[in-house]
Amino acid sequence: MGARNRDAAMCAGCRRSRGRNGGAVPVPPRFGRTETATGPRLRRYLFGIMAEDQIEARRAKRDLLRASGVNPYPDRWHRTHTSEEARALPDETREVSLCGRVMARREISRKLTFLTLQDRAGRIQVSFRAGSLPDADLDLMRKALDTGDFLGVRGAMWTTRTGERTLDALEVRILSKGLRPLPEKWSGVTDRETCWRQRYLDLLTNDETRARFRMRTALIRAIREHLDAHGFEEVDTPVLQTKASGALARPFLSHHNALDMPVTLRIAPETWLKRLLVGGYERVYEFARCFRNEGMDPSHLQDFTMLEYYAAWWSYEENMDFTEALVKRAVEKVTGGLAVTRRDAAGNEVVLDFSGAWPRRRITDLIRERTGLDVLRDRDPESLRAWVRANGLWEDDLAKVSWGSLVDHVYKKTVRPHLVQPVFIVGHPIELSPLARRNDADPTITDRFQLVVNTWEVVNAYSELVDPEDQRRRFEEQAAARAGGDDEAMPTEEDYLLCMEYGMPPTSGWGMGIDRMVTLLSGQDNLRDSVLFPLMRPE
RNA sequence: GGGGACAUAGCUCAGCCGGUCAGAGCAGCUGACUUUUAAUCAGCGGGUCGGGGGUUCGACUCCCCCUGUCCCCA
Repeated sequence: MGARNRDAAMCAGCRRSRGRNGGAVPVPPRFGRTETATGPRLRRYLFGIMAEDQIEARRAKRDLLRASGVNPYPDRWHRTHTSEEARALPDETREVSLCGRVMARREISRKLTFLTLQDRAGRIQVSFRAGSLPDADLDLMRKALDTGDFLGVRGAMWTTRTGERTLDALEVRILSKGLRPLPEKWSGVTDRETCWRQRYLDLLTNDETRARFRMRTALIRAIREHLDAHGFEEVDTPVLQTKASGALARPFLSHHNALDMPVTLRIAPETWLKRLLVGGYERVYEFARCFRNEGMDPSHLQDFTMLEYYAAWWSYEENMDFTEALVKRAVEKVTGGLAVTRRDAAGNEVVLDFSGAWPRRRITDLIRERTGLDVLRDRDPESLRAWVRANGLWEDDLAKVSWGSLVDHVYKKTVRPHLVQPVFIVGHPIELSPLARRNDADPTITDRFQLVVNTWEVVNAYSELVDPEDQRRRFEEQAAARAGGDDEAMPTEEDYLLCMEYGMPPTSGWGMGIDRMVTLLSGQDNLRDSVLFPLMRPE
């Protein structure tokens, strides 16, 4: 965070000028939204440009290096081993060359110093000893090396009498001089806001954070491998589009200057991937960055990663079987088992058990069990509105809300908060699923499933609607809802309808919130802990 | 949009019933020490307590507004 030490952070010449303009100081626009700044932003800005004793000390050390003929920012270092590989080498192994960041320094005397060096594989101890390292280097390191600096070391392995595998330096080189002190070595960065705004500090000092993001990478890799092994092809489709479709959500709006037309950021890759099925792809997937201009809370980000895949010839039921295998395999691969322990909002320990066959429950049955309400018996939106109003589940104006949205709302309010263990939700009313195939036996519901874990919707999938005329009618219904004020309803996409009219194979499509999955599997409760750089308001 | 909470040194945190309360550890600086590993020991610097306003003889502490963040609700 910024310097609390404002006066000390300013040069003497600036010190007297503070106080004019109510203490606000002009700040270049890139540091914020306005022309002047106060509070944390001011401190951070000043800290960024002004001398501060810790930074000043490091600059002096950098200058000392240069004065000694040493470039504090050399172009390369030849590494022979990582910390992990070096530790496995027998004592007396020579010509071991490592590099990494100095995380801790223990200067026992002028003739002996121990360092903790961190690289991508972990940490290893390095010793500077009189007799091994030339006296001039020993002295220069004592005067110019700080924690936080990148260091290259070449030497031989040995083991201290406390049993610590250590690289004894014969040659040492500062590879990059840091100017700011690292966060406290024991606790690291703990402030949540700092972890998000300055993720590099979080990664640098918190092992758990590094492990979490590596798990994210491993999860994506495991899923990709499983899909590739089953004949899926990975593609990329547009993020900029002229109509946001494929989901019920508000898009971000932008403007295309060259074409002078409004564009939106995609809310889902769905209709693009389905166009590919018309084009002959049979199994296709995309890890798709999507953007939804909606409320932000621990389980919703505006900018998120969704995996979607489409498989021709599959029904949603076959897809459920595939999903169960895919998720189990991925969970096992990244966690080593099928049980994930986490804490709920009340702090209680919850074990998510992915083993065994996951139940498949109709959404309408679950609503009835929870509330006694049979939403299928009475399709009149007015009576459902009355029930919702009577039960205090909605405070805003209900008049514009469609029957489908009401059912969805009732489910989210009364049922989903109780769904902790993995469960497939099926039998969604057709009004909720404008792109899903109508069920053959019951035309009021769709061939759709969702996977819910720990009250979070993780997967949403269905047998795709491939009948172009049915699709047109659904779009028309959505357009009517839109005209009635439901701004999440989908706009009609003529181009997509045209594509469908050429013929689309029977298909089951599927989408997973990758950020949510990572959050669940890592035992976190906020999606921003699973995204490297979550969007934050500028300070 | 409504409610609750947080913001003190570069980092991690104490303190506040308003009156030597500007504190500790780490980090930094100086010195000692050739097997430490949160090294140790001795000493020294560093903060107008997020910003602004108010109440008061006196505000880090109480009140209001603002900024940023979190949580809950809609």
